[in-house]
Amino acid sequence: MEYKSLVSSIVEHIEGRILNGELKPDERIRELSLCEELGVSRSPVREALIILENQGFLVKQARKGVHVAKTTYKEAVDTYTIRANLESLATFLAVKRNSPGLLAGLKKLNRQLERACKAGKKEEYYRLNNLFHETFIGACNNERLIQMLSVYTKQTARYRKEVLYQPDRMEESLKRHDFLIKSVEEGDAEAAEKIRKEAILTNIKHIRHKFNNEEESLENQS
Amino acid sequence: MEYKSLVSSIVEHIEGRILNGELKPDERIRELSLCEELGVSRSPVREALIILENQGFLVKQARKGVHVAKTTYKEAVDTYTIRANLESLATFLAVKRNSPGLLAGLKKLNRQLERACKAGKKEEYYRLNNLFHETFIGACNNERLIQMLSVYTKQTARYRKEVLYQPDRMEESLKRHDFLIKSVEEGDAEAAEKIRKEAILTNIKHIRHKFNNEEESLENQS
DNA sequence: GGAAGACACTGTGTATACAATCGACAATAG
DNA sequence: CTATTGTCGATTGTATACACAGTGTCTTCC
Repeated sequence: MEYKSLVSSIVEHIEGRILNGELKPDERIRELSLCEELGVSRSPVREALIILENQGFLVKQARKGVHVAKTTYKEAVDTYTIRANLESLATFLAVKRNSPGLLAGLKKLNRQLERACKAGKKEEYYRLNNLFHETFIGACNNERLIQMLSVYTKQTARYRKEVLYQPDRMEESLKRHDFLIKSVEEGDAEAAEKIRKEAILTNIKHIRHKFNNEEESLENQS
Repeated sequence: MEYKSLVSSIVEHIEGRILNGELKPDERIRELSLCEELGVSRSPVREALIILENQGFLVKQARKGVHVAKTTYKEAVDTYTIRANLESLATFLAVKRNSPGLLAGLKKLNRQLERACKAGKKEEYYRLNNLFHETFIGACNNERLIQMLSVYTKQTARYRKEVLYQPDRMEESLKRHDFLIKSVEEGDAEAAEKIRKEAILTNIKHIRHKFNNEEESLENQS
């Protein structure tokens, strides 16, 4: 029987509220308010807040309180840059390793994705697409990397709300999946790494218009 | 006047004891023992332990306690693999950015490193070498990346104790520094990225003999 | 003599209480 | 009228107290 700690429940709860926009960037979070809402005491709440700070969702200032991390264009670029490199690394390792069943699993998911695309089911496509890349990442055999990516995928999710997964973008995405699968078949880890990195970095351009009010002349990123 | 929280002091204290070997891999840590030793209560200790768990120094099991993270060969490879990619990314970004003063600072440090190398001062070389790479990383203009690297540099430091910085290795290191500086002068970010990545991955080979008792047939890493 | 169950002890999970600090507002002095 | 300082309220930082799970040992029964 697995023990589900109160702290991790609180972490997931707050994470969810940040991702679904209920808690807005830079919004202040008061410990006591959270305690009342959740019906728990301050200890687990504080511990959850520390975890979320370490993951980059929150910012704590001593004696001043906790705020939801701001979402500036620079933060988006920085976060996507890191994720792009970590995830392309995971992709590289996964292809190199080529664990049994990986290829079959990816192909099956891709067939489901094709159906979702044709039917125009955006929600479904979004869900399956995540699963596709999770499967890929999970095959890299580097637990730390998997752990970091689960955090960074959520981090970038803050930015891509309602931006991606328009019909045309789904087709682009499918094409890349085909290339990725081909790379696995051919054992071409470098190719897969490159495809994945570029796919993620492309997203930066797509979310750029959300930050029109900020200056946009940040330097190039890898 | 800046407020230095008790929690961060405790974090640094434990981190230090892990890095200097006083706390050994897999050793159990009892909260109450720590509280007595440090003369503080459980609240800040627990919060510090959570932070150290997130950073990968400790492993917590619900209702079972806290242990220092094990140092297996696989963990070493995994950790170095991640660090190599993150740090080469930071190097790439730093060269691309080429902030004013970077080149001069690196050159100055390298001259000091040459002196330390000639004099055979390993401790001094170690210290300056860290400073050299910190300077490089600090110039990448990606706060999250800098933050992650400070953690991962410490993580890998657990493995390289007394292994690196023999005289011959210092000279190899210096050669690479020259190449890096040349890359900055020429603005060749790709070259710098590659040099740095290979330098870090080379370290894996050097620590390998510490894990002779484990099987060594792990797959290739990037 | 060995195995199983109960009980006690150790240590973590959670809750509450106390202390220190920050920000805001008001009162007083210039 | 403005600026500075002091006091009060609110919120976080730290300490302590209580509850419960897990482990080990001792006893008892087979």
